[in-house]
Amino acid sequence: MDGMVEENGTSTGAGPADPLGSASSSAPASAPHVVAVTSIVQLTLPTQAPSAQSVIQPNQQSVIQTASNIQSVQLPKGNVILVSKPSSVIHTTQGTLQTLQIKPEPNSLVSTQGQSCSDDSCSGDESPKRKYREMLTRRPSYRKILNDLGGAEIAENRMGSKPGNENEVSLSSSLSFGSVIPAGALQTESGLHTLAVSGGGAGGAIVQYSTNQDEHFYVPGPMLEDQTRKRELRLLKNREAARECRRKKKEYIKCLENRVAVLENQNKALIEELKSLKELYCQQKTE
DNA sequence: GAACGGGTCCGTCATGTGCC
DNA sequence: GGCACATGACGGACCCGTTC
Repeated sequence: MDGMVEENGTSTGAGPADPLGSASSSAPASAPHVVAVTSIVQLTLPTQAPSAQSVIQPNQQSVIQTASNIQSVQLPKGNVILVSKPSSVIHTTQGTLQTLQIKPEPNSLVSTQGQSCSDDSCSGDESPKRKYREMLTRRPSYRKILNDLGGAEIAENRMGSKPGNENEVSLSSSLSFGSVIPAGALQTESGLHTLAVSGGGAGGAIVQYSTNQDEHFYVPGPMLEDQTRKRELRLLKNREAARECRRKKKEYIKCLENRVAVLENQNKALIEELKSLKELYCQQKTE
């Protein structure tokens, strides 16, 4: 944060920005307006647009958390997982047993989360809901706030973190084309079905499966495989982005609440000061 | 104990935003 | 313009307290 932060009392640390753009944060750099007894912050933003948002968080350090506990799980290319039948069990390296259900639906791109919509193709609804959504206005991005917070650090941390915590991969719902599975050994019985693990990118590997002639399993071609892999990767990234976004939002709201408390205190102090000055003035006037 | 409502969390989708 | 990222909206799952 390259803004200048002043405070009478405690230091602010790298406080986030004020989303309300209110009072002290939006004050011009030359406005020496801060006089109070409580923890009041004057923030001078260097070259921000009028709409720039910032949050001041006195008495509290801004915490930037990274997804450091997320571990990348990779399966080497060419691994083969043998499955005897649907609802087989995956025994991961962590020793957790997870149910594997094979959904023999050709061309389906069902995710492991068990959503009813299996593909992007179902996204084209012209429902009132969609119109309603289109009517809604979006609030400004947090991006600028992040920059003030030290977004570069976050970005670096994000780059450093590895996606794909295998414990977060839900294998209990269903597993089909494009599913990302964690590394681990799959215990089999007779091995009627073959699950070929390809790719092995971040977060796991893409599962294909074939079977004997009597079954209806579908072996995707390279294009479909690529599509599903891209989709899984996109979903994985978006999942983590959503998680991070929610965390930031929570912190943001906490900042707002702190800001409200500070401003209320400031208001109270100013009222008291005004009151005493009035009394003093009346006293001198009567003399 | 069942039903219900409210709150929270999570994954996904759609889309805005910024960067190259 | 295309891409990656950020984020609002939505729906589902789960938990918890309350009421009957």
